[in-house]
Amino acid sequence: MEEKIVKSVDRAPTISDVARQAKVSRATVSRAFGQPHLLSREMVAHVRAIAERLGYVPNHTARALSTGKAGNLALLVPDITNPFFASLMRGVQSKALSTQYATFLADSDENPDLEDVLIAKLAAQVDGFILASPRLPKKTLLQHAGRRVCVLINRDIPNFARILVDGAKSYEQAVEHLARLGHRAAAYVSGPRLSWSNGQRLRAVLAAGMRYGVKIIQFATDRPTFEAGEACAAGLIESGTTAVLAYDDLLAQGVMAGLARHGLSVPEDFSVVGCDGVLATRTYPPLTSIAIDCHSAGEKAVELLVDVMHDKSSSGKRIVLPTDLVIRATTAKPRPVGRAYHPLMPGSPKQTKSE
Amino acid sequence: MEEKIVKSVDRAPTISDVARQAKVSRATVSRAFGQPHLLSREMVAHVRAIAERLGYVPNHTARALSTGKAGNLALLVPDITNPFFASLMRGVQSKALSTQYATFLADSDENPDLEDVLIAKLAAQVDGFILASPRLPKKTLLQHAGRRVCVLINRDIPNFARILVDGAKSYEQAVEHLARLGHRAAAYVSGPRLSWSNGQRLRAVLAAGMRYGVKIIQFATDRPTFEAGEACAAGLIESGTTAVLAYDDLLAQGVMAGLARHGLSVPEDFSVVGCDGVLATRTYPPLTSIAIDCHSAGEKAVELLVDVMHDKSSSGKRIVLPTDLVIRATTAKPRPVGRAYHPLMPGSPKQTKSE
DNA sequence: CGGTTTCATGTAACCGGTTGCATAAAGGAA
DNA sequence: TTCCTTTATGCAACCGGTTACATGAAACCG
Repeated sequence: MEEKIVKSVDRAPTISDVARQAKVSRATVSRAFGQPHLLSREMVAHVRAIAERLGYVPNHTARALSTGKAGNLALLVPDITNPFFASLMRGVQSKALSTQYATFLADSDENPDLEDVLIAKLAAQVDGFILASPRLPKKTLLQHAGRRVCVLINRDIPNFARILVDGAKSYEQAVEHLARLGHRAAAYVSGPRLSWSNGQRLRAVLAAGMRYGVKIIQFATDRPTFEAGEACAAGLIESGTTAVLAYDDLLAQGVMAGLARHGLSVPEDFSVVGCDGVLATRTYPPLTSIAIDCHSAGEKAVELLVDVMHDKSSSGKRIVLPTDLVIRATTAKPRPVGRAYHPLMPGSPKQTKSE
Repeated sequence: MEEKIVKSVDRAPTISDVARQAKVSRATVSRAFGQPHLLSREMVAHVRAIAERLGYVPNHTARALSTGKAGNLALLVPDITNPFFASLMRGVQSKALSTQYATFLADSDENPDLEDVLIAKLAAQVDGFILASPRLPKKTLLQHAGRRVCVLINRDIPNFARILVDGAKSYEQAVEHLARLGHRAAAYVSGPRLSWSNGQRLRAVLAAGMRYGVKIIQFATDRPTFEAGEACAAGLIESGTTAVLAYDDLLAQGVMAGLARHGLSVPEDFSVVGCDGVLATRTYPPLTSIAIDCHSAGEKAVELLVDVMHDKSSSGKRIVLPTDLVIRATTAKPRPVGRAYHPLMPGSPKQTKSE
């Protein structure tokens, strides 16, 4: 005579539905999921069985409101189409998933204002932010950090929890590597002006150039994209350099294509070094590149974030990840002097070099 | 004598704080933001002024609980490192932002089980899903669709709202293009077995092959990655074909690198056609590819989703997006018969360059 | 001028969970 | 046996909003 499983078809079952069916209070149902140790073994089993039968799943939103914990985190990247950030995202998601967090992803398109808006919009729904290469001024970041826990990736601000990929040594090794091969002048194709990594890498290259007797010429780019790298080619050819160190793989790939378009081949006419390792095996020839374990960087960022949220004391923690110069096929001896092959005459038209 | 702005420093101000300061009810504050037309002009201004002064921002979570609308949507992709999906994500985000939605991103890593788990986890927090190339069986999708609105991208299931990128015509054109150049045998390097697009593209290629007298050989791949494309090279060389149509740009890029590694050049020795257009200008030579407007596909998906959520009647809507064969530099006449250049003897040992 | 609308605002229930406190039952010590 | 813990569960308030309904005042109308 008892009305068995009255599974309403239209509405998702709530904690009250389960409580009613199980003939217990809502609190008990709640505990069966959240604090099972407070209940007897049989009760937990009983409630869970009924819940399962009804297809009950605790309402995330309600729980968030009641506990004040959103159970979400947000990852902000400047450009999701850059494979570096795509890989990072995967690391973040996999760790977030195993830590019971869901992940918002926001792409700021390298735009600080958009970055600001996105953080504000998301703030109410997340317990913390992972800001990858944020372009916002320190002051603004501090404001946001006041409301929500923030972990930075590749931005070094005191008192912030942060993950830094330290490419300095590898860039120095790369310069040394080029010097040993006989290169005497190399170009650094730089990344975003506001990027901390770019500053670090540039400094390392300049210092190493000094030490190993390699003249360094800097090429500025608008954004670290394939196209920007490609656009550098003509200038590189005229620059008198024989090697290129790029801010990242995407730029390096662009540079290679640009050089090819001008009839130069790598590594015979130019040596090229990238960074991230994320495209290195996807070029022909395979790119000598400074490898970064992006996946692990993402995971570490989540770990750090969880850490800080759990125990404020570890905010301010600074985790440095190593990089690794992997020599592949885009670096070699420069052409013997005097036999250089330059399809583009230095000073040829287009370069309004009104001396 | 009145206690002015008592701004508590520790806690974010709530609707009650504003109500107290403004000496009105909480309902009025709520309306001042949600239904201002129900209040007098002055009241709206008054409440908003106080709110602003206090730094009040409506709590997204609370609103979500109370209204039953999460104000979020989720995008599920099988592989965020594939630039096609990265671009799609950007389209989704930009439209979502202008429609007041925040976006969860989840990467299923081509794994149906993970896809299922992710949907379940996110279901409570979103009003709808955009499932890009879902690999889940129809039955499972129907279950999810019963709980949450789902818009599919590149999966054609009746009664689902869906966006389909119809590449069939372009693939046929591509085959015709190759036939006109003189190719008599071409390979189709396929995408994921469970992918709707792959089925569609394969059928189109086969049909066109028949029509234009081009023999089609199919190459299966595990996943549409650069590496998978690269791995096809040896087989392609032995296959007796002179052209390749790939499922997407990533595979095409891999194929090109693989061919290069075997000493063949594109388009002299092999013609290559990709799809998506997302890497086409990033290869050397630039890839002949079937262009898809990924950004707009993402935007359209959000529009459709909002549409369906607003008015169930438009569920079942089927939006087809066109593609466009863009001929660049990887397709050309095949080498005259008899003068074919095959560095790899068919069936020769793997390059054991001993002695 | 009384009655009916219309408009602006307040009251209180509700969304679906969590949790501090109360209570009852069971176990243990004296 | 009695009293004190300990354990298992219920009660009810609370998280921060939204909204159906009630109320009172002003405007309109014949």
